[in-house]
Amino acid sequence: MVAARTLRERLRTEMAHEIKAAASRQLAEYGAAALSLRAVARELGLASSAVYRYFKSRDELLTQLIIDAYDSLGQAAEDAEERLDRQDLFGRWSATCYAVRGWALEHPHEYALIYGSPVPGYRAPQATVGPASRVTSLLARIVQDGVREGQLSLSGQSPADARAAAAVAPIGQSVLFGVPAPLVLAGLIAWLEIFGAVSFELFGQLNNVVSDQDAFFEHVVRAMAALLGLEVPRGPRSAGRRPSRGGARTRA
Amino acid sequence: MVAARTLRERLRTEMAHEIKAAASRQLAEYGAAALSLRAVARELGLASSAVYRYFKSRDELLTQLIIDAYDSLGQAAEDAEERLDRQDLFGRWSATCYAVRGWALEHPHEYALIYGSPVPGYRAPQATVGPASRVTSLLARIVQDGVREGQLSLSGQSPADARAAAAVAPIGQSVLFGVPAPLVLAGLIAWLEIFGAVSFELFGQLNNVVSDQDAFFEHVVRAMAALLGLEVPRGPRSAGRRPSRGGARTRA
DNA sequence: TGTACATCAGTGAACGCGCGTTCACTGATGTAC
DNA sequence: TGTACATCAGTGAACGCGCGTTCACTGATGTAC
Repeated sequence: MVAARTLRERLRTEMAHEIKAAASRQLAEYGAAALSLRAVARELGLASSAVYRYFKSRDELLTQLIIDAYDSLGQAAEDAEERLDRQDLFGRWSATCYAVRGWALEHPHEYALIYGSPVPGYRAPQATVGPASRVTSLLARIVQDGVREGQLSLSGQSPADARAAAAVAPIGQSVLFGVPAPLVLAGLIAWLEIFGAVSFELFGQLNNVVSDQDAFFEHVVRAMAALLGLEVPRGPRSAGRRPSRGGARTRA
Repeated sequence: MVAARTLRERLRTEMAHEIKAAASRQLAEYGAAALSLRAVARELGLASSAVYRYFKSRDELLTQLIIDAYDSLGQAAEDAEERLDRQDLFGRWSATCYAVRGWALEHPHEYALIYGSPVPGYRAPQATVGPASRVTSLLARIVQDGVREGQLSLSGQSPADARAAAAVAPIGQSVLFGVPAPLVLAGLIAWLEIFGAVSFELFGQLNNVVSDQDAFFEHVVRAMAALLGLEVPRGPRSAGRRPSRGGARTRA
């Protein structure tokens, strides 16, 4: 009877997954604002009302998709970062950045869902904040490790003035705890830069500006690593690049 | 008869303006995806069909709003930048950045319309590219002026490797013509950083991260000015700050 | 193992809604003589 | 200045559409004895 009960429950879980998968496909094709319960049901050959057995409302489905997107991105970044030697801070930093961009290029609408303009009429519930911070935490840990092991040189960085240091206290006291204020500020700047670069590339703002997005992004990653005080290797390629399936190939 | 004809035409122009104004108000309240011709007509006490005397379709109205938004932002930035001494590159840079952020905070949905995730199902026509480049051109001119007058010091910047330099050729050969490659790259990084910071602030990504957005943004502006090689004044305040109506007041 | 009952996934019709767009019309404004 | 005609802004009804959500229902799956 345990097995029997699990059968029904397993079917239920599977169906919920299929609904989310179909919704995700719709998201990829038409964007978040156009996500429709009826269209999802149609794609699965269900009555539109059937979806309500699994999700209380369209908003709840959206919330699930947002959580899944954060988790998918977080997982991709963690997988890429994990493979590198803990001592190789530059490699870890680069791998994470490339993983973020790679994931974003593969899942543009999901990226837009979580890092683009907010979906009108939708308010993200508390449940999204955990998954939302996975990438941020990952990047933060690299900086923390660098500080703890004395690898991060702050030379050349002026001490932050008091106002700026105070302004970033929330993050400085959570995931960047123990990191000196100037480095917290540098970390934030680097973080904004990476996501700014990915967003602008994805949203088309770099058309007619940058012709080789791969090369430009690599430059940005290296420049930000330098800004953080990481030791940046000379050569154009390094361990940790091209984490998984990549976009355009670059010359050997 | 010229006067008479102009009367009808003047009314027509006025009405078109009123429609755009109403649409803009809707945009500000509900976002671009929810913009509805019928709602606009309703607000003006018109039959929904009347709007078609002025705009061929919803998309055409959207296009106009996008152009207007770019122009409004461009105008705000130009007005702020214009007031400063041509020699004061840091002041001009800062004023432009603050103007962008100030405008974005005042017009969040219009900012999202032009710098957020693309509106699903809408393709921006050619007519938008001119207005779209006003701010970019403004920032580019500051860099060009700095180069021409020898004010921009590149000291401490490593020469860009060839791939990265080639990657940014499109912008390097247009609005940044005559600027050395390393500075072109630095300019792009600074540009991405500023818009990344504004976007993340607006889209709520800095909640629980930064507590004093004004102070943090000021830091970002100064850091990017330094990255560009601009001479950054010591004091926390400087000419060119708080260009017009600002957000939160800061301590005197 | 067999029967009686409870659970619950999925149905299909219906609700009320707002949307973009078209079209034949009316009446006021503008033009030509 | 006055009349006959042309232009065109705005009307209101209608088109066909898709949406989110509710509800009473059916039948298959699971449970207890």
